[in-house]
Amino acid sequence: MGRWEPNARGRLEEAALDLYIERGFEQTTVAEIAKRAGLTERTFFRHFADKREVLFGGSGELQERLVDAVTAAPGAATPIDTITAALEAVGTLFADRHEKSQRRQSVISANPELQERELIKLARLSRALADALRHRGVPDPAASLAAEAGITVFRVAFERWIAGTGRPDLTALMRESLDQLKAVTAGQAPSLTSSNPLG
Amino acid sequence: MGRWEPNARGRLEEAALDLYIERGFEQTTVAEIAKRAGLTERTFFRHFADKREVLFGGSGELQERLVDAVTAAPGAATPIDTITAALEAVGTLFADRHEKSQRRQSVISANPELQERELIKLARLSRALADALRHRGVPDPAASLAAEAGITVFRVAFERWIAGTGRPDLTALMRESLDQLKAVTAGQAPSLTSSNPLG
DNA sequence: GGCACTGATGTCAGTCACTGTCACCCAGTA
DNA sequence: TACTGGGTGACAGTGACTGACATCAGTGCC
Repeated sequence: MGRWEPNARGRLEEAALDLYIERGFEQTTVAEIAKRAGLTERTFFRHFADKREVLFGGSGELQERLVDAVTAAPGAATPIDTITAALEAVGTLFADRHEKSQRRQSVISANPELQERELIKLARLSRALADALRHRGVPDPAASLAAEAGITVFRVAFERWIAGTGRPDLTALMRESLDQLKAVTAGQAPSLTSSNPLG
Repeated sequence: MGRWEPNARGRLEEAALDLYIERGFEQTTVAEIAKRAGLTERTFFRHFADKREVLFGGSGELQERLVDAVTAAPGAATPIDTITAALEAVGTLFADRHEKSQRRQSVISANPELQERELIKLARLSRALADALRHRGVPDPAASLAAEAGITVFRVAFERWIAGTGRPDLTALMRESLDQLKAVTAGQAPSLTSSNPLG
């Protein structure tokens, strides 16, 4: 046994999410989070750069998986095929976290400050993807645009996955969104033929 | 004549940009900005919601122009054509502000907090564009994806416009980026045939 | 066993972004 | 003249975040 209770970081993450849901993000102080986790405010800031970051600890893993998949794609694959492979690779990452993702997203949706943090995380994902594509020899601006397209598809599909009940299939939603994006940029008039929960 | 020097808001914007460039964003206090503008800290926060917002006063005008252009597009235009028309409509908005845009962007590029704010402004632009498309009868997710595509094109082109010297043509850069995005999503292998300042 | 050394945590004082409240003063208007 | 409204100043907070130093169990080394 260590000198302190183990997993201080995890306890802080859990306490923060619970309190953000109970009272709202702005109405929760860092001192309260630390107290619920059995720690001090100072220790919170040793584990997380700021009050928002405690909700975004998982973004590193997502980025790693995406970049690895881009690197592992066949050399002959086009940029959009490479991005597609990367999306497939992370489709299962959230499979058993649907409820927690919904809780977390409900907090983010209620707070512009948290949305800002989420957006910059996605932007960093996009940059990492673009870097990986450039490393494969894809020139700019094709690399940036393909990466942006991939993140857009991920985000649109993720929103629909969160909005769904039961256990929706994130991978299938990403495939649908990608097809829709291809259709839109090809200049097609929009259709309602694909499944669309909002009608 | 009024009771005070006129244009308090504009003086605060100018003082803030100057100080952010001179000392950096984090090293500048709101009290310093207010003092340089001949006002008090409290008055700064009556004009701007926070220390970052003072750099983003112009985003409202941009959004208005984009949405108006979408609304004014011919009824038969496809979503991507509508977005193209909107981008054309704002191409001239920055024509005579190249140097100031560069100064402002240099500050934003140096500060993640400011990048967060910029990203959420762009996200709001995207949402407004999507709303305008839906108002024209474009269903989801085509409306969201077309709007995202448009904002991506704007951002990529704007970055290149900022990086350029002399008086680069923002409209031309947007046309190029749009063509590249179409090519990428159509699955084409990337080419180097279009002008590309980064080689 | 003793001892230095490490690393996660606690304690405390401090800065600064941001807010609520009230007073002030000039403008327009009846 | 009286009255009202809006932009401002003054001032006292709250809370996020930081720097510096103390504490003390574990670890390895003699």
